[in-house]
Amino acid sequence: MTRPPLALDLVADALGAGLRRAALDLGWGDAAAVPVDVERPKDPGHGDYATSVALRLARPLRRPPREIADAIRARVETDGAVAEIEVAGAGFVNVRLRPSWLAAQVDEIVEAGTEYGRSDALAGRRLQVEYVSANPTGPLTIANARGGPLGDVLANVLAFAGADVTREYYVDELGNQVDMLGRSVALRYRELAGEPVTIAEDAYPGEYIVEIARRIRDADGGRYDGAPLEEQARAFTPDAVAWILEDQKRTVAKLGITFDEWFRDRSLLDSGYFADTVGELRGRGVIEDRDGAVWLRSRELGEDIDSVVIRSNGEPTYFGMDIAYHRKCLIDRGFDMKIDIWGANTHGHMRRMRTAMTALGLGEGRWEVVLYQYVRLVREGVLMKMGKRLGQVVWLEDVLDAVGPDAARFFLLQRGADSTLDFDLELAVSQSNENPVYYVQYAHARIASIFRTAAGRGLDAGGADVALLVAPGELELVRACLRFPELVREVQAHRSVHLLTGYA
RNA sequence: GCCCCCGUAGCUCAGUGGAUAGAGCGCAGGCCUCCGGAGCCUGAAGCAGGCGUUCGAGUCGCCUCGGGGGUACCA
Repeated sequence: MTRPPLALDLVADALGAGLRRAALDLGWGDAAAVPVDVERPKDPGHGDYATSVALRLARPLRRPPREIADAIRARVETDGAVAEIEVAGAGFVNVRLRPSWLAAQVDEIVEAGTEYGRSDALAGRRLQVEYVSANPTGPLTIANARGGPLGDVLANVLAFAGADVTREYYVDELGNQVDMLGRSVALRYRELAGEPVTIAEDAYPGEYIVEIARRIRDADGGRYDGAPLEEQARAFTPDAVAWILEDQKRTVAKLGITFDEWFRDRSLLDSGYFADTVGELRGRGVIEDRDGAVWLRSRELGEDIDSVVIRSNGEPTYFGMDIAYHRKCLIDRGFDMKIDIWGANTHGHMRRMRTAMTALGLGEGRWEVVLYQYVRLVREGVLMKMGKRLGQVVWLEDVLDAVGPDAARFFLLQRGADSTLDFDLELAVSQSNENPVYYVQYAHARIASIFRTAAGRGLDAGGADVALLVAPGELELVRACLRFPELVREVQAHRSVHLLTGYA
């Protein structure tokens, strides 16, 4: 299917051609090589699109910007989409689209349907978006929910540009946190046997731990009674992790998210890939053995301190595993690029990872992180402090049951990843104009109603005479539609998925 | 101490170095027997502060102030 070019590109092409002709006629030489960046002026009085290229060229050409702008304007062909060109202000070249061309776009948009905005800009590219990736130590919380819609929608948008996208969840089932999960379950297992236990301060406190312990107990009939805690913990961990993963899968599904791959970090260890990666780093001369541990010589690579890759007890660190995991994705699994959606608390880890990736020659262009700031919950107008330590945990599933997946996704996508997001529970369920979700849903309902009414009168989009669309309001609506593919491109370029909710 | 994010209208937030900084809500005033009054129009109101870079700064750099988060042989 051939897709009609974007208005933005038509304008850029027309202006670029004008610039090249001017450069040729007037002997500007290299000036023709500069890209003509086109933007939508803030003030609609300045036309549909504008370029400031003349202002930029003023210095190298040593001519007044308006003279340059005039020279370009005189050489731009005004046909098709471009109706008129004017030079304004300090030397802006403003472009107005032809109303009849605008009206004709309605046919293109109707023809494209839900494919409108799709492109093949990223065709042939294999991308992985990794998101959520919460530890399998408990159900998902509102805190680790934000990466869900961010990653899922980014994946959607990249796929919309033709990329082959894999949605991935990294399951970190090794290390101290999961060990603690096993011990926490073991303690509850003992408690259910009627043993007097004191729940360790750093144990996981949630009710789900008790439930897991009960299930295990029901299944094994108390076979591990009397065994040492560490043995119980080891025995219970796989079941506990499996139970939690199922819970997490169910919860993300409620959020409308399915992953292509749940990658278990254990596989990196079992296959020897982790050891292989450390060998690779060693071969590149960035590894040092010290105090019985294996270190990445981060300091020589620009960091403040070195970082441990293998602890002195022989176990890999999370950092070390993540290096191996990223190498696995980019070298062995064949992804052209890996995009990680990570929470703000990982920024230290991200820095160390960047150093490690650079050492492996997997830096710029191969790996990228979208770091998102925290989610805070607002309940009855009051900000809640959250944290497992505080015992103030808000489970994502409870929020989803309360507000529904659409509102949850929309709310989590309303802010740029860089901004802290305050999630107002009452607002999300309120049926008022103050609730953006409700407002958008209402607009959708009204539009659907228009189509129902039209159908009732025997009308559909086929055979419409778009030449009748001449009123300013009608053309404004077409312009708003033309904005969509531009927005999609912008989101693809800057990973700024929150712009979509604003547009809606 | 060092590092990261943020500070824009009364509120919640947009704003790829460009022209007179936008949206929604709220507020004030007006309108509306045709698609859902959960509507439409108009209006008041703002870049935390300072110094730089630039033809041009909300945007880039430095400093100050304020808020949030990091800174383990945790993950």
